[in-house]
Amino acid sequence: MENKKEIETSMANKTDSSTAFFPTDQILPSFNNNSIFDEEGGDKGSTFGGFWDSLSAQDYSSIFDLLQAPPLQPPPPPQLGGSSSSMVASGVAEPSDMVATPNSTSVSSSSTEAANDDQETKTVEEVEQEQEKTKKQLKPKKKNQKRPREPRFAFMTKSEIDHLDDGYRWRKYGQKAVKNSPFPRNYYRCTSAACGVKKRVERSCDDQSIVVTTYEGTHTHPCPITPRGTLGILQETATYGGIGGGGSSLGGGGASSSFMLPHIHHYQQLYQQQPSYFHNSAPSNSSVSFRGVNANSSVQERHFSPTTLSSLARDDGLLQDMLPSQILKEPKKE
DNA sequence: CGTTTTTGACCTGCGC
DNA sequence: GCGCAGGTCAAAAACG
Repeated sequence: MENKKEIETSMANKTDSSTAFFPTDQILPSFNNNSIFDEEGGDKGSTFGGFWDSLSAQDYSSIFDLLQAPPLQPPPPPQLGGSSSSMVASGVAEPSDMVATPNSTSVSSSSTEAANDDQETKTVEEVEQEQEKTKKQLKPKKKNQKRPREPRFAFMTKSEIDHLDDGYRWRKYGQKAVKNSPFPRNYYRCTSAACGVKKRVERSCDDQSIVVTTYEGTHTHPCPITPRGTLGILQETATYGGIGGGGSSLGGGGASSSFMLPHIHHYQQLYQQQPSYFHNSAPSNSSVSFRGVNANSSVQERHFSPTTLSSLARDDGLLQDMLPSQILKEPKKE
């Protein structure tokens, strides 16, 4: 057991990391057929079997649903700190892409009822509210275990650091050993009183350099902290969240064991506002890609090449915040 | 002293 | 119905 701590400690000292966003859920029906998230085959032995298993239970919608989320209820906005060196996103996480490719980054948006159908959402909410009432009546002490499914958003991060600093303050409330992984799964909850956002962090047993972070729910408050040396990012966050102020100091808490994830909503904004930025050039070495379904159920897939990202960053400046400098300077080849 | 982390126990859902 | 695994709670410890 001490090995884990040793690993984590040693990892915390490393700086090489890349963030991979990947679909926590099966975004497209067609993906069910051959995506890594296909748990229907019963192959629970996959690297993220349990992880995807839990996620696959969600209603699958695309990242674009999250893109349309209200300003004050954005998807969890990961922020890129300083230490990551490479990043690739592949919207549709395929095992080979995510795990085998060192620099793969996948974004996985799994918005659930809340982001899907309004009618269904209402129904579900009503039912769940009643369920909650019932449970409260039956078990006033142990709360409602079966909570309404919150929108989930998962990130695969190739990082040596477990706890990724996304700008929000999290309090760890649990840790569990993962069945098929030597690495435990950590459970975090947003420290904001009225915010019920949760976050799970686990490390891939297949590739211990990959950290899977799953956000559940949406923050109901602006980013409360000022990430270390990331004022610019914070401003972006504030812009997205509809707030203008910075925030109180994060203090040094956790500075040694966390780094900033890239702003996922930067991708979202880019995709929404600057679709032309996204080219279909998807180099094998390092790329960022999204895949999802828009309102018309048409497949949306975009790949980001380092070159594209670099130029984008120069043009827009957004990616400078969320992309590691190394990526912008030179595409990492491995 | 307030906040966060740790950790064992407990609860629930699901598969067999 | 039983057992397993995931998820959460909450008291104690650690930390700043």
